[in-house]
Amino acid sequence: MARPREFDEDAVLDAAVECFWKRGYEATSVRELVARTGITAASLYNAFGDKRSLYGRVLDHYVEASVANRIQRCEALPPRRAIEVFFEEIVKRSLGDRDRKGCLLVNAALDVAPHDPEFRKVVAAVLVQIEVFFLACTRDGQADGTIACSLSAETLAQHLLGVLMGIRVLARVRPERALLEGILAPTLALLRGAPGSSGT
Amino acid sequence: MARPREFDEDAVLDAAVECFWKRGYEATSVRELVARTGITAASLYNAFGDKRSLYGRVLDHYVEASVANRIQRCEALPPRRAIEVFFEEIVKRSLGDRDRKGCLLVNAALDVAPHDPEFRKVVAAVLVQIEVFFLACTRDGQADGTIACSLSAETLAQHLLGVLMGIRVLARVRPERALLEGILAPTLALLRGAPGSSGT
DNA sequence: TGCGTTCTAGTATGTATGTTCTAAAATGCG
DNA sequence: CGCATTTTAGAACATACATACTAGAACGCA
Repeated sequence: MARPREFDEDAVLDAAVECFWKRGYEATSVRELVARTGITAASLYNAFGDKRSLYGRVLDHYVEASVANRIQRCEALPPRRAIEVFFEEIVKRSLGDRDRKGCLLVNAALDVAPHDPEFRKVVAAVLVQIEVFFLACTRDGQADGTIACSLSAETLAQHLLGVLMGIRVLARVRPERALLEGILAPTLALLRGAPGSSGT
Repeated sequence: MARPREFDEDAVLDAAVECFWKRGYEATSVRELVARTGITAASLYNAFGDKRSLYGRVLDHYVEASVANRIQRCEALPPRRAIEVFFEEIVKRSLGDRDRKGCLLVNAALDVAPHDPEFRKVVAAVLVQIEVFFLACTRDGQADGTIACSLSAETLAQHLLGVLMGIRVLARVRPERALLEGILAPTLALLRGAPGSSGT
């Protein structure tokens, strides 16, 4: 019973993701968002509220499209393979990232999470979600013998989360294959289990 | 032969470090810098140039006071102990970081390095410096038998750098002791060497 | 066909931004 | 004691910012 939207909400969010992803929250202006999304400021404010709440929508949109998606795809694999494929994708994506945007979630962790309790909760929850995914992998892997039992599944999952963050940060400054794979190698070796070390 | 400065350059830099450290580059305004440093805008521009070049000085100042300092202190220790103490300090500092500022260098890696080639070089160089410190530790540790030889000293050093980044990022969103120590535990176990795994 | 509603377009609004200017104050050297 | 030089103080600058407003256009339903 009213005039219909002339824009596709998802397409606008995609464009907004691109802006915030590339520049970060503060450095992205509403004018740039308007230019990049192709809709007017009025439409943008009408549909998404102010800049901050648009960023919230953008973050959700990104997480759904990138993080949740990857987890879902990896969950289908056998546990240790899931972890390996997960990190292979991360390394590949990081090395192919010509404009060094990194991961919007990791960027948000330093950009917006420390100053904004609401966003901090969102980011923390997604990080927990990733940790839980890793935990499922390490637990299942230890159960079926493909992952070493020398450390608890919980500890391994936390370690994997930390290494993931490390790779994504370093890749934005030193996107060198040798470095990223070097970070990862000891972790993978540890999962595999050192020969003859079935824990005390 | 001219009017002397009324401010202490180092004190001003300390105050400026605090500003950029807390808010990041874009979110820190020159007015805030003026307020926090106590000198006028004219003095600030006269002494340090524009905002960007002040940030450069701030970064150097921080690196010298924090990073280089810590490396120097740890270099005096036996190699494996040096790594342990290094990370103990990082974890302790991260957990005591009430306003979640994290590490200015790591912040700069995501905040400023991806968009500014000059700053990228600076940040990358410091990261290399840290990696070199780790490398010296792993090499010496492998030589004196306190660090496992199942992986190369180079790979271990890269891994340590990655884990360091991971801890500093996660601490800003989830500053939980269990998490940070969980990230670290597998790495330390790996250095120590699994019992009976002296490589193939 | 007209009414109510929600959209778009573009401009206006006030504030905050980074930076520079004007003028006065403070030193060392002649 | 001035002259040259540099620092200060604070207002002034233009621009960029996030956001709100004013019109009018496009639809569904009566």
